[in-house]
Amino acid sequence: MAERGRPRGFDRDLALRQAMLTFWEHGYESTSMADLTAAMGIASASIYACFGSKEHLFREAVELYGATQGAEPLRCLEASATAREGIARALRVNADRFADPATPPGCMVVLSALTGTTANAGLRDFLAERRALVPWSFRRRLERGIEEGDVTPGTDIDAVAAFYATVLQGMAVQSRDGAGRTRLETIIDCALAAWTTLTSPRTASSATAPQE
Amino acid sequence: MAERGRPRGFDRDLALRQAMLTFWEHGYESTSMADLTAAMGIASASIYACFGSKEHLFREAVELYGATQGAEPLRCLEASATAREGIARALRVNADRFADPATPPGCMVVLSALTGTTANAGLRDFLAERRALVPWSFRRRLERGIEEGDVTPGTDIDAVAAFYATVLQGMAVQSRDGAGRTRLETIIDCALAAWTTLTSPRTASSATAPQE
DNA sequence: CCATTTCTTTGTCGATCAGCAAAGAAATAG
DNA sequence: CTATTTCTTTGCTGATCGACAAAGAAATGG
Repeated sequence: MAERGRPRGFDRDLALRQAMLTFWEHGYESTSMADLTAAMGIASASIYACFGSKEHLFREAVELYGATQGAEPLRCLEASATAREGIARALRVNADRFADPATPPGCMVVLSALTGTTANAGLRDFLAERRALVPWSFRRRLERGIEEGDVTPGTDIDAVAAFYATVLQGMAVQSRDGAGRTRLETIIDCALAAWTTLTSPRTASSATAPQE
Repeated sequence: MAERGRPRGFDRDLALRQAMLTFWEHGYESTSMADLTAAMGIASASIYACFGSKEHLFREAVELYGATQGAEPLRCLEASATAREGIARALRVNADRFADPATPPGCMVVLSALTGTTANAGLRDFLAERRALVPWSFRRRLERGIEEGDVTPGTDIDAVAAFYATVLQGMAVQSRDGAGRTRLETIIDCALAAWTTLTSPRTASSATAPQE
């Protein structure tokens, strides 16, 4: 059996990983085909033959990012005994990844296409959908926490999920601005300081809004 | 006296404002000179004669953004009676601006150049410095709060300032993902729910870290 | 061996990029 | 009026953009 024709002269997975790192570092639109050929070590024609287009390559790179960087935080979220510990661990694992000197700082899904030309609006929507998975998974974990008794019923879980997702996105920006692991950990500690209040019977808005 | 030579045929302030809106919407690198000539209503040669270069124009646009969008939050921060109210109001005013349908969503300083080519690293540093002013002003307000007695002495004001700045940056991303004013308000409420704990005698890290 | 298939190399495509030179237009100074 | 100054319009520059066509190279099938 085997493969017909001339075999591929490069490692597809490795080349994709190099492309991911380049997109992660410079963003989608600011990464040129010349950048990619240099990073991947192959000619542009090989990229088109193997990945279809720059946009196709980017989408595959995002999926690789999700599979490699996103899996562990999600696992922690689900495996932890309580919703609080799950979200806390997910944030801390992400902090480790964001500040890992072996990879570009921050989160690729957050940083690589927040702005751009109207021609690439579809790509930005694609990334926005990926970003929406975070508060969605947080929310689901909180629901489970209510069922299992570690989260107070009546908690505004939509608000809590959106809040911690927002902190995570802010951490991605902080990483780009030079924040290291310990700095991000401190920020997470601050965010977790809200937990008890947020999961008390009264909702977050009714508890704080009247004061100002 | 008056001016010598042919007078300028366009309103410089208005043209700059149009440029600001375009950069704000699409980011620095993704805004082409063609986009700018269309938005500003003048030819590229006029832009170069009046603003020097695309980068110069962008820097001026950022300063206009700071003067128009950044002044009010800063004023609220300083004018409020307590540090808590000051930071809360600064966040809420920013939420209003981020979600204002009359301007692009989110914060120009956060969104317009988080990634890019190595050639524009200087511009990104410029924006990073502007971003650093936010936690810096929060920190100064917290210091004043300690002096005036509305913030508990011993509070880790660096951590608290970094935390609320991070939430603000996350809100900028949330705006891009479609979050409206009320959604942002809810997130602010959640962030403020941490205040009492964060300004209690024990530091944030010592209060929460041992639990996980 | 030869035919077929698949990948790589080389070269190049038209479009667009930021930027500017030169000429024309509109004001003031004398 | 003419001379000078300044801005606008027009048209262009070399570089770079993403993308691909054509030819050469390396494998399998028969």
